[in-house]
Amino acid sequence: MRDSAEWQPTSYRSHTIGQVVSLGDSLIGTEVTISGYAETVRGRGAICFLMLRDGTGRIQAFLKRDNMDQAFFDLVQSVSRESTVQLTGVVAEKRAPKVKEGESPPPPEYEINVSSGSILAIASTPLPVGVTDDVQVGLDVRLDNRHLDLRREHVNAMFQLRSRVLQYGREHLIAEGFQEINTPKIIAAAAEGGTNLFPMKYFDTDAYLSQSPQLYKQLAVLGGLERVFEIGPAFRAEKHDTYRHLNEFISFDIEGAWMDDEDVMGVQERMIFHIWSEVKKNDQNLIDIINKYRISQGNEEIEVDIPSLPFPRIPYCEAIEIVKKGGGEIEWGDDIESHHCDLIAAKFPGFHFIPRWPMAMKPFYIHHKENEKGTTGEQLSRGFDLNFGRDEMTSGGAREHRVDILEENLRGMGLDPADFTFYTDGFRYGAPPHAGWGLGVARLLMVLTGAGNVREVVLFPRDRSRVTP
RNA sequence: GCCCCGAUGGUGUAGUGGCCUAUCAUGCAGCCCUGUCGAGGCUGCGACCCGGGUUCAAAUCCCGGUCGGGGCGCCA
Repeated sequence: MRDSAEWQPTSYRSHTIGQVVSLGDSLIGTEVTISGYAETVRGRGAICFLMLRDGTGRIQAFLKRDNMDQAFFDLVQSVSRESTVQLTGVVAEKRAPKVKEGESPPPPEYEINVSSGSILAIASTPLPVGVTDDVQVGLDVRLDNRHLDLRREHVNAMFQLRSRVLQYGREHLIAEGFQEINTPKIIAAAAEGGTNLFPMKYFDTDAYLSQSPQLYKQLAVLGGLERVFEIGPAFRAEKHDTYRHLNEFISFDIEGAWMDDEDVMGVQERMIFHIWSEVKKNDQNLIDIINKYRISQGNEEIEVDIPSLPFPRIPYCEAIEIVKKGGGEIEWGDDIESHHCDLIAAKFPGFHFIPRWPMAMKPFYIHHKENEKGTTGEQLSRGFDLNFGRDEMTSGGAREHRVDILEENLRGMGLDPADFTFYTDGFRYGAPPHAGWGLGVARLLMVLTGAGNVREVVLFPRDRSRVTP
C-alpha cells in the first residue's frame, strides 16, 4: 500500500485509510470520513463488519443497526463486494481477535465505528475476476478485466514498483547530468530498416509509428544537449508471440556526448545499481506483498539482490566460445539466441554485458574501429547488449559520428543515404563522438518482480492479438 | 510464417466412450448465528467453445473453424 502520510483531505474523505491505520492511537475518538472499496461485508443481523480498502490501506468498519439510519444500515449490509462506499465514524481500537493458546496477541489495530455514510457506486455481481479470492485466474481473463485485476494487491504492488523503478532511474540519470527529452513518435521514413513499422496516415502523407527514439536522441546530442534521456513508447510491427515481446513498449533511452560504449555501460550499471539499492531500501513492503502472493501460488520468493559493480563483460567472441563449450551449435557471425543465452547465463546468472558484436550484425549508426577484428578477422563493432539470464534487457553502443562512414554504412545495408538526410545532416557541421542505449522497462521489471510474462508488468499490453482494453 | 498443446458454471478445475440428471474450490443468491476477523453453519444457482462426422451411446473419438497457451522463426 502507498505511503499517504502527506496526502491532503479531499471532498470525499478527511483521511486516507492509510493515515487512519498508521496514526491509529492518536486518532482514537476522532470522527473521520473515509472512502473506499467494500472488500468484504460480513454479518446479516444487528451488526455488520465491512472491510474497506482504498489505495493506501484497508480498515474494518463496524456498523451497529442502532447507531445509524436504519435504511442506510440495510443498504450497507447488502452491498456487493467492490462497491464504493463512503463512511463517517469514530476511530476506535479494535477488539483483539481470539488467538489460539500459546500464540501472542497481534499488535493493536484500529477500526471505524460508523455513524453515517453513503454508497457511492454499486458493483455488479458476480465479479469477472475475484479481487481477494484464492482461485487462480488466467492471464487473458485478467487482461480483459485489467481494471479489476489491478485491485489485486500483488498486481497493484507491481505497478507501484514500476513507478519506483522509473523514479530511481530518473533520479540517477539526472544526478549524472542527463536531461529528459521527448522525441516524435510519428515519423516520416522507415528509419532504420530491419524491424517492421506500423504505417499510418499523417494527413495526406504516409507516416509510421516510431520504432525507437534512436536517431532523434542522437540529433539532440549533436545539437548540444550533451546528455539526454527519454522514457517513451516504441512500436514494432513484428508478429512475435512470446513472453518477452510486445508491439508497443516503453523504452528507457539515453544518449551522451563525448562518451563511448564503455562509458555508457558504466552509466547503465550504476543506474541499475541505484535502482536496486533504492528498491531494497524503500520498497521492501511491495516486494513482501508480491512474495505473499508468490508463496500462495507455490512459487519461490523473490529477493532484491543488489548486483555488484562492475557487471561482467563477455565480449561477443568470448560468448561464442562459451556457447560452443557448453555444447551449443553456433558459429562466429551468428546471432546469440535465447537457447544460447541459457548456456551463457549458466556461467553468468545475473546482469552481464556482451560488447563488441560483429559490425555486420549491427545497424548503420553503430561505431567501429578499423583495427578491432574478431577471431575470424571480421570487423567488430562498438555495439553491446545487456542481458539478465537468458533475456536481453538493453541494446546500445558507441555511435558513428563520421558522416562519410555513416553514409557508407547506409549503402552497405542497402539503404539510400538520400532518405536519411534529416539525420546525416546533423553530422555535417561538427559531431561529438557519442554513445547510448535503450532499455526495455518491462523487461527490467520482470527481473525485479519475477514476472514470467512481460504482460504482467504492462498496464494494458499490446500484442499481436490484443488491442483492447 | 512453422511446430506442439489446450478450450467444462462468473473464476480456477476433476473428468480419456456408458458409472455424468458432470467433481471440487471459489463466487453469486437467500436464510441462521456472530465483535466477526481466511468468520462459521445451512439451502439454492450456475458449465461441457462453434459447426459437421463416427457410434446403440460423445465432455471424452475424428474433421473444420474460432479463441487461447507453449516453443521456434522474425525482432535498431
